[in-house]
Parts: sequence; C-alpha cells; structure tokens
Amino acid sequence: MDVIEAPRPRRAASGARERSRLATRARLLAGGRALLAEHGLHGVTSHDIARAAGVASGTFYLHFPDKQALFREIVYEAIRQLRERLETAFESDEDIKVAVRAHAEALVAFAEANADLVRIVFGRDHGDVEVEADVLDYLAQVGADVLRRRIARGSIRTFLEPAVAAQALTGMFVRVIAWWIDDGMRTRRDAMIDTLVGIQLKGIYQE
Amino acid sequence: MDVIEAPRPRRAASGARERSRLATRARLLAGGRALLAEHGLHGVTSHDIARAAGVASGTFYLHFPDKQALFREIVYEAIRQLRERLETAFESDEDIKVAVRAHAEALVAFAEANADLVRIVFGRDHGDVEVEADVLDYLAQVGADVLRRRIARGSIRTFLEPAVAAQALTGMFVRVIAWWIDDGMRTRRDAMIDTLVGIQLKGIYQE
Amino acid sequence: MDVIEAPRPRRAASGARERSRLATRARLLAGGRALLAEHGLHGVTSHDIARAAGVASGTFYLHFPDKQALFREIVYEAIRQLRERLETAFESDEDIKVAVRAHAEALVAFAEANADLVRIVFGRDHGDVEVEADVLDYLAQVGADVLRRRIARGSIRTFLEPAVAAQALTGMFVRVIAWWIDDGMRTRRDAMIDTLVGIQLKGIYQE
Amino acid sequence: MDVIEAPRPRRAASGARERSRLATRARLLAGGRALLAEHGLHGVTSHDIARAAGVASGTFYLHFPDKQALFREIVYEAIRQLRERLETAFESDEDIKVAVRAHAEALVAFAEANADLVRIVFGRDHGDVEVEADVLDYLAQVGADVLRRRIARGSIRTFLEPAVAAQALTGMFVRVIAWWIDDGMRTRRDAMIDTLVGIQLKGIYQE
DNA sequence: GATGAATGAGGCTTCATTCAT
DNA sequence: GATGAATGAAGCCTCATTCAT
Repeated sequence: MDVIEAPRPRRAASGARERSRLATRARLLAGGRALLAEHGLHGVTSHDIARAAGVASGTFYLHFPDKQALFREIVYEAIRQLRERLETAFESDEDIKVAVRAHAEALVAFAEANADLVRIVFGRDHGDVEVEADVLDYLAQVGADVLRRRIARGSIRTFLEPAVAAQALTGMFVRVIAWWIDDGMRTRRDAMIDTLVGIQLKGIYQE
Repeated sequence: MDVIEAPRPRRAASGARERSRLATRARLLAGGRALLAEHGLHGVTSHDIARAAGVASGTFYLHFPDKQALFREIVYEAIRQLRERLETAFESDEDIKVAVRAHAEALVAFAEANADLVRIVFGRDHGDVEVEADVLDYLAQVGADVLRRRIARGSIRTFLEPAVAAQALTGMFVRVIAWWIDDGMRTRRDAMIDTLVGIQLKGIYQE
Repeated sequence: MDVIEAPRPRRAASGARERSRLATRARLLAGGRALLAEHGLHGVTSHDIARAAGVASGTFYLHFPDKQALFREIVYEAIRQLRERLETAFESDEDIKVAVRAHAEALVAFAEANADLVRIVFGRDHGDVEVEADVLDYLAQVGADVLRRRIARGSIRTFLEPAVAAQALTGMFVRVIAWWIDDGMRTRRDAMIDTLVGIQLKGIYQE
Repeated sequence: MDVIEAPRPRRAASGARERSRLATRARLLAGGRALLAEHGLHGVTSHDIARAAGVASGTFYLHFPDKQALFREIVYEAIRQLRERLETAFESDEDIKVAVRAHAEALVAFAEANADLVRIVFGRDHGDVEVEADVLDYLAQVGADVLRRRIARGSIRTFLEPAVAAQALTGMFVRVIAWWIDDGMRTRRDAMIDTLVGIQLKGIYQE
C-alpha cells in the first residue's frame, strides 16, 4: 500500500528540455500501456515499448530503471485513480443503498473508460508477483476500510469476519470487471450493476 | 472447459517398462508441483523440474511436449478434483443452507490439503494466460451450473444476472482462498466459512 | 594464493560423454588462450571464444560461469605450472649461483614455450583486477619463500627488507619477460639470462 | 615516448572566456583522476567523470575527444612530472651512492604525494594497452638513459645487457611502488628505500 | 526410455558519443 | 561554451528444446 500511495516527487524545473523529457516519458508510458494491455508483462520487451514510443531502446532506461518499474508506474497510477473515484462515490451519500450503487457505477465507469488499464491491473498474467500482491492488498484494504466504517455505524452483519469479507468483495469486483472487459462488455451494464449491488446489499450490508 | 475435462487417453500396455515410465512421469509432476507452487511458472525452468524429479533434462520432453503442458496437467488435474468435490458436497443435501456450507467446507478442506496446488491454480503470477482463463472460466461455469439449477428450483433471487453472479462467486472464492493460503491460514477456519456461507446465503440465495 | 593453489576437483566418471565434454571444455580453453593473448580480456567476447572453439555461444556457459572464470582458469593454470618449474629449478642445486641461473633459465624457457600465456599472465591490459593481484601476490609470495629459505641459510644480505625484495624480484622478472616476449624475443637469451642472474646474485644474494 | 613528451600546444587567448574553459577542463581532469584511481579505466564512465566535475555529460567532449584522451593526459602528465623529479634527483650528485638514494627518495616522495596517480599509472587494470606500453617504455627509456650515462663513465658492471637491466629496473620500481601504495604504505619508508638502493648499488652499479 | 551436452534465438542493459537547444 | 536527452551498437547471459549416444 505504501508503494502505491507514495506520490513520486517531481523535480521543479520545467523548461523546454524538461517538457520534451516528460513528453518522451509519457510516450513510453502510453506505448507501454497499450502493449502491456495486449500482451502482458512477459509478452512485451523493453525494445517493443521503446519502438512503440518512437524512441531508441536505450532511451527507455533513461526514464525507467527497468521494465517492471514502468509496469508498476502504470498499475499504481491506475489503482490510485480508481481508489479515489471509488471512495468519492461511496462517500457521496449516507444512504447505504445509494452509496453502494454509486460505488458500483464508478467501478464500471472506470472500467469502461480504461479498458486497457483494467486488462493490465486486474488481468490475468500479471507477471509481477509483487505488483499483483500490492494491487490486491491495496484493494482489499480499501474494502476493509469501508467495512470498518460501516461496522462503526452498526450497519454490518455481525457474522461476517471483516478481513474475509474484504477479500471476498475484492475478489468479486476484480473478477467481474475483468470478465466483463474481456468479454467485450457484452452483458448489459445495468444488469451487471444491479447484480453487484444486490449481492453487496443483501450479502454484506443489512439491506 | 473442454481442455480441462478432456481426460488424456492412456496407452493400455502396462508391463514393467510402462510402470517405470509412469513412475518417471509422476516424479516430474510431483517435482513440478512443488517448484511451481513456490516460484511460479516463470520462476522455474524445465531443468529445475527435471532435477527435482531426479531425471535428465531431456527426459522431461519424453513425457511432456513442453513446459506448459506439464503446468496445465497439474492445474487441470487439480481443478478436476476440486470440481468433483465441490459438486459432490453441494449435491449432498437438498437444504440450500446445508449445501452451501458443505460446499464451503469442501473448498476449504481442499485448500488445506493442497496448499501448493492452490498457490499454483489460484495464485498470482500464473504465467500462462490461457491456463488462467481456462481455470476461471471453468470455475465460473461450475458456479453458473449451480445457479441455473437453483433458478430452476425457484430458489434464486430474480434481480441477479446469473452470468455476473457466477463470476462474482468465482472471484470471491478464488480470492478468499488464495489470500487465506498465502496468509498462512491464520484466520480461523470457522469464521472464514461462516463468512463465505453468509454472503452466499444472503447475497445470492433467498436465505 | 589460495585461489591459485586450489586444484579443482574433477568428477570421476569418464565415459564417452565425459570425454566429449572435456574436449569441448579444452577447445574453449585453447580458443580463449589464443584470443586473450592477442586481444586481452576486454577485447574478446564470450561469443568470440565460443566461435573459436567451434561451439554455440550458449555452450560457453555450460563450462564456465562467465568470461572471467575461463580467464582465471587459464591464468591460474599457467601460474601453477610456472611456479612448479621455478621451484624445481631453484631447488636443483645447493650452490646459489647454479640455483639462480637454473631459475632464470626455467623462467625464460617457460616464456619461450608459452609466449601466449605470458602475454596473458604478465601482459598489459590484464583487465581483471583481482586476477592481476592474485598473480603478482602469488609470484611475490614464491619469491618471498625463496628469500626466507636463504635467510635461514645465512646467504642473504641483511640490509634487505624481504617483503620489498620479493616485490622487486617479482617486478623485475615480470617486466623483463613481458618485454622480451613483446619485443619478439630479439635480445639474446644468454645476455638476458646473464643480466637477470647477475642482478640477483650481486643485488640480492652475497654473490 | 613521443606521445608522452609532446607538450600540447595551448591557444594563446586568455580572456575570461578562456579562463572559464580551462577551469572546466581542470575540473574534469581532477574528477577523472580521483575516479580513475579508485575504479580503473573500465570502472568509470564519461558520465561519472562529468558528474564528478559538476558539468553536463556533453561538456566532456568539448574538452577531450574521448575517454582515453583524458586518461592519457592524466597519465602522461604524471609521468612527465615523475621523470623530471627522478632525473633532477639523480643528477643532483656525482657520487653514485648519493644519486641512487636521492633517486629512490624522489620516487617514494612522489608516490606518497600522488597516491592516486600511482594507482592509475602503475596500477593494475590499466585498461589501456597503449598507455601501459607508453608508460613502461618511457620509464625503461629513462632507466636506459641513466645506465648509458653511467656506462660512459665506466661505472656499470659489464655483464649487464643495458636494455635488459633497464627493464629490470623499471619493473622493480613500478612493482615495489604499486605494492607499497596498495598496501597502504605500511612498510617503513626507510627500509624500503634502503632495499631499493641496496639492490641497485650492488646489483646494477659497482657499489 | 534415458541421458545430458549442445544449440541459438532472444531479452536486458550499458555507455560512449552526438546534437538540438 | 554548456547542456542533457537521445542514440543504438554491443555484450552478457538464460533457457526451452533437440539429438546423438
């Protein structure tokens, strides 16, 4: 979680040099995102990414110490964004029904808008054990936070072990979203959201 | 699913020669299982597996066309076993409460007895995109079958989209079990099972 | 010194397989020796050596963990041989005059017969700091041993600091031999030996 | 020898611009000297040197055509200085005993005051074949000059081949000094000088 | 059937050097 | 003159797979 939260400090300087540098870096990230979404970490070489970004292979290493570093930056950035949106949605209303629905809506909206990121972050063949662990731990942590808050407000079923429930929620979201994206988003949004909301309200919260 | 179900045809002949051959094959599978559980597909070489099995590296290829074939055989065999136990447990009682609990018990018991397989099958860094897809699809399919049967018996909430619910269940089980194993099985069995059962009964079935 | 002395233990087995393996290893050593003598450690790649040995590039790594390992094996083997001959020569006679001359003769004979090894071992651009240190320390050690023995016999000038004298002798031999080989062995053997002997007898020993 | 002697022609102009330029150049030389002494030619990159000098990496190439050029300039400058001091010391007295001792004193004093240069110039892992050759040839040449002069004065033993003796002297000095510096200058100066002087006087000169 | 030495394509990474600003 | 991002050739090493014995 620490790793994910940690916002990398940016050097101040922002002349034309620095702008160009950041543009190259951005191109590497963009190229990496596209390739990684399609082929997974093991299916992509640092040369591939450099080529996709239109730079020489050595340039890659001016911006990232190795392939995993770029991979992690993409994943962590996506996770940070997702978390922010999920939390905002969840806190948008006191009514648990409304909050849970908003949360599910935000999740699906994020997935729709960032299908490639979802494939990388939630996808199969993550390829980086630590990253996968970080991502799932982080998401479970977010889930556990939510549950803890609700427990404090007396709105959670007592037979649930919070740590287990948080993992269950994480698994449910990750799996459903990954499946939906992989499946070409053919299942109706509404039906999917209704199902996610229903399972949560009935299964986790006291309706 | 096809791939997983397909039972490999066995040559009939069973002389001393054949027995020795099968013993070698079994040693490769056992060695592979141990190594793959610990290091993941990418962390293990065909040489490693041969060495662990006490055979020469070329011998590996007399028994498996490539490294993935052995990996898949291990995974698919585990999944077949798991599915059989889960179905048996689930069908053991008409009462949905009893059935769901038996199902969860079977799942946890399997995980306890086959921690290394769980790490390979449900674990992170699967390393083989197709295998991961096969496994999850297969498990979701099993879940969908169950749901369909219950729908036929009128015991499922109508707001649930079966395909989505099946994915959600799969994700929940896979994640919770993988976490439990990785975490050293520190959370109490009972509490975990209660939580898994509770979420299902309330969230998926009409209690 | 330890490193150099250490005789690598050889596996016993010596079937056709093992013989072929050793032949390949020998070809790599021979090819490496020729190339290293000509271009130095930094001027030769592992591919070059493999090509010179007529094997694939990966084969190199079946026999040596890396380029330096082969380099060291060549150097240490040469040094071991040289030391043996020098000691034998030096101990061949009680008369210091005869012993010193025999020693010088042995040194020059070794250099003549192993010009390529001399270029590698004593040569410039050793390229491997540790190897260079090992070699010089080892030779100085051998020199110090000799001096110590002579001191015990009362045949050494008292104003000499043994450690310094040993280094001086080592430097003298290494430099003269390297120069002679590099120079195409144009200076007359006899004159060179006379000079080496003379400096030692007058400068180090009590004539 | 030519290369070493050749004094680089300096542009005349000496405005503020030129002074700043020379300062940058000096910083590169100083930074290079420190780094090269510690890590050897192969252990230092042009970026390292630029960073140590506090300039951009491209700046390096405004002052030196390549990495070796800087290396050589450092080495040759050191050698020129050393030679000057050695010659001055040696010519400071007609008495050969006094001259040889002064020579040895100058050598040791130079080494003490320029340990980093000694490590670069006499050290192992020179890394540049031609530079090493230049340095040793040059030093041997200096030694040969001295011997020639003494021969002319009739003060040299006749059985010595001058070319060989010069190499022997060079090797002796280089080795002893490099060892002394590397060893942390633990051996007493006096004892070392006595030994160097003694070997020369007895071994090379007619006492 | 088993062996294990050999293969060689392929990936990662470094770094001397260039050049637009 | 100084800058520093970019270049890309080159080297090291791994490992899935083959095949002669």
